[in-house]
Amino acid sequence: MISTSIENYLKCIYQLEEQLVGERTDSTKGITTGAIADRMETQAPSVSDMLRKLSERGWATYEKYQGTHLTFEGRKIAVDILRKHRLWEVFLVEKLGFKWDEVHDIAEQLEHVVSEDLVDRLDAWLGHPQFDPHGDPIPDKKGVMRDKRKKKSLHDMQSGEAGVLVGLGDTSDTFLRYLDSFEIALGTRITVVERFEFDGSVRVLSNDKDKLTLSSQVAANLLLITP
Amino acid sequence: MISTSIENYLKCIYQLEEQLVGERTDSTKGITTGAIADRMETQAPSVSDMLRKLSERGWATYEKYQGTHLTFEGRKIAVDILRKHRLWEVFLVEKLGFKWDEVHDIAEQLEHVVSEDLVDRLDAWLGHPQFDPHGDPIPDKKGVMRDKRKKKSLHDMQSGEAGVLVGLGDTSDTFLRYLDSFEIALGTRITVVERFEFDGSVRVLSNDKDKLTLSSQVAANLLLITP
DNA sequence: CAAGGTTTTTGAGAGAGCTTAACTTTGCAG
DNA sequence: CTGCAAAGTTAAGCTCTCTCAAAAACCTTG
Repeated sequence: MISTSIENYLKCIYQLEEQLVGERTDSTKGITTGAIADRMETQAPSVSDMLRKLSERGWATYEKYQGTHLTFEGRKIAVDILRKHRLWEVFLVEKLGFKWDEVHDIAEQLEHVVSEDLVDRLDAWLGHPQFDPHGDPIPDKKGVMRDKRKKKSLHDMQSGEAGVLVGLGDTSDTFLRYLDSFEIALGTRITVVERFEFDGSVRVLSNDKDKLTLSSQVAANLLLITP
Repeated sequence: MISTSIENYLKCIYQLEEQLVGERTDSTKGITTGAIADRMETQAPSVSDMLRKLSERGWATYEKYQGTHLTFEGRKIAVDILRKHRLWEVFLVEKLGFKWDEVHDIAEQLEHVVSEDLVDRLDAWLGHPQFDPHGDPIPDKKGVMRDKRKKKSLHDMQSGEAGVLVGLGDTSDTFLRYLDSFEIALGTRITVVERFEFDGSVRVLSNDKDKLTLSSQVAANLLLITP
C-alpha cells in the first residue's frame, strides 16, 4: 500500500526533475531536500525522513547531502499519479464545467483514489485526452507522454514571430486568473509585435486583434507552437 | 478539518442507527461499541477512543458503557458523506458503465473528497438523482432524504401479492452478484407464488415469467413497492 | 584554505489511529 | 441476588508523518 504522502513526494520529485530538464542541468546533485520542502510546504526534516524511506522502498536513489533521483519504479508511480490528476482535471472542466483555475485542489484529492479500472474507464469515457486543461500532457496507460509538440516560450520569440498558445510553464491559480484577465487561453494566437530591452516585457497581438504588453515573467511562462 | 477516519465512524454510526429504526428499538442503549467495531472491522478499543473524540467534538453523545448516538451536527456530517457516496455511485454506474456490485469500494474513496462545489455540480450534472444504483435514497443538499416510497420486504408479503423491487436491505457485493445470477434487478416485478413454512423460503415469479425460489434471507433483503 | 553562512541531517517528541493485553462494568442465568 | 461470561474501557505500545532544536556537512568567499 502506497500512502497519499508517499505519492505526493514522488509526484513532487518527478516534477522537479522535469523542470530541470528544461534548464541547463548540472544534475550530478539530485533534487535537493530544500527544493522538495519548499514545493511541498513542509520542513526539511520531513523530507530527509521520506527520502530515506523512498530509497529503502526502491523508488528513489538517495545519498545523504547529495539530493535524490527517482528510480524507474518511482517514476512509474509518479507518472501514474500525474495521469490520474490530469484526467480528473479534464473531467472537472469538460464535464462539470469548472474553470481551469478551479480544478487543481480537487484533482489533488482525486488523484489518490485507487482503482486501475476507474482510471481506464475515465480515460476511455473522456476520449483518451492527450492534454489537460492547462495544456499539460497526459501520459497513456503505460506511462508514455505522447506530447510531440515542440514548444517555444514567448520569451524566446522574435519580433514578428507568431504562434498558438498550447502550454504553460506555471499553472498556479493566480497565473491562470491573470491570463483570464488578458483573455488569453489555450489556443490563443499570439504575435510578437515588439520586445523591450528595459524590463524584458513583450508587446503582442492576441488573436490578431488585442494589443497587450506582457511582463517578462508572463512571457516566459507562455509556451507556443510556431509554424 | 475532519479526518477520513472520523467521517467513516460517523457514517457507520448513522447507518447502524438507521437500521435500528427498522427494527423494534429499545434505543435507550445507543449504538454499541461492539456493533461499530464489527461493521468497521476494527477493534473495540479503537472505537472507545473514537467515541470519546466524537463526543468531545460534539458529534455524538457518549457515556461509558451506554453506547452512542449521533448529535444533530454529527448526523449532518454523516448524511453529507452518504450523499457524496451515493452520487459517486450513480456517476460510476451511469456514466462509466460500472456494474452495481463494483462501485462500493471506489465510492468509499470518492466520498471523502472535499469540495462543496464539486458535489453540487456533480449532483446537478447527474440530474439530481434521488436513488443510487442499489435503490438507496440520496439526500438533497440540505440533508433531507426525499424517499417517500413505502417499501415492504418480500419476507412480509402474502401469496399472490406482487410488487416492484426498489430497494435492498443488504448491498454487499456478494448479495448483489447473487441477485444478478437470478436476473433480479431494481425494477424487477416480483409476484409471490407460494411461501414455505419449512425454511421461510418463497417461490416467486419474476417479471411474470421466471419461477424462482428465494431463501428467507434473500426475501428479507428485497424491498418492494406494492400497488 | 579556512571561516562563516547555508543546507541537511539527527534527535526528540507530538498527535492520530491502530493493536494486544489487562482490567472493569454490565447484565443475564441460575 | 449472586456469580460469571460477555462487552467495554484503560493502558501500553506501534507506525506514520509531522514539527522544532541542535548538530553536522557542505560550499562560498575573502
